[in-house]
Amino acid sequence: MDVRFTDRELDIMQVLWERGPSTVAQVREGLDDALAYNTVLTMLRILEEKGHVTRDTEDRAHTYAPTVAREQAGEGALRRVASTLFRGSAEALLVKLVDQEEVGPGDLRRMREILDRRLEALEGEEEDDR
Amino acid sequence: MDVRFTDRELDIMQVLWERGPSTVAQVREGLDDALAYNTVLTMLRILEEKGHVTRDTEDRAHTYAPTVAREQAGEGALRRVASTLFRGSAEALLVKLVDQEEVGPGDLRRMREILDRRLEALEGEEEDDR
DNA sequence: CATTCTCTCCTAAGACTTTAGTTTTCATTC
DNA sequence: GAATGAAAACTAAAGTCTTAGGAGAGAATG
Repeated sequence: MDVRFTDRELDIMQVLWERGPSTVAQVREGLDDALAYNTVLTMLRILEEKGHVTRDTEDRAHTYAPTVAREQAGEGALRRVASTLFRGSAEALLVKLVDQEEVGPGDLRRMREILDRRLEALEGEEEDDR
Repeated sequence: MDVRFTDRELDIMQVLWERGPSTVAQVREGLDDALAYNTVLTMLRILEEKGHVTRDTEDRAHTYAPTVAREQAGEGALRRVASTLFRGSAEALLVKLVDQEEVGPGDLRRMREILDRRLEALEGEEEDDR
């Protein structure tokens, strides 16, 4: 259930998530690192073996597509990081998150909205319980 | 600069972060998995080699202590997850974070406070720039 | 028919993890 | 002080996973 990728696998998945179903050559183009055709092929074969991509053998150049959405992968990774490195504390994690340079005032305001909406949703649930 | 641990290394570091400087036997006790004494020893040696722990050889049973704070490790891991699985979007990450079961209303309110404080701090900076 | 592209099969180096076997260290007992 | 035994440390190796890519077969194209 808990999906997990190695570094290189993630590079490959990244391309598939961005570009959608692709052939080996297309994935290869989309990669930042210049890997041999065979290397990309091998990685895709492994990913297929693990069930993280499917292969369409219809055309001569087979087409690979992700079976896992980026969201699911992100969820798993986030959960792992949260529990192992932040003692399960969402707050501690948030502190680090907003510490990052790249997060500006606009981001923070949007994030606050997310929290507000989530709070409303939760309070709604509480009502239902009564 | 960017600290990174393997799964097992993380297990070991976890114990050191929780309990502080420890001997091999103490680390072993603190682990969830029952590993051989030698296994723990080897892992600690590797961690020392990589510079993630130091060793005090004063006493007969050497004492190992982390050189990296959990915070630093968390920072690196979070940055990696954010950039690879959330396209660098702190908001997208936050959405997943608050989706987790474990995050309740109290957590959300505290998180909102964190954002508010951070926003104030940033606005202060902007004033300074003028 | 030679070239090119793709696939399947195979090898291999390096990292990670685990443990068995051996040596060292030190406190205790004779 | 020598012998004993327990605990700790070191060495060496085996098994697995990750990553990279070569060799060769078969189809498509000029």
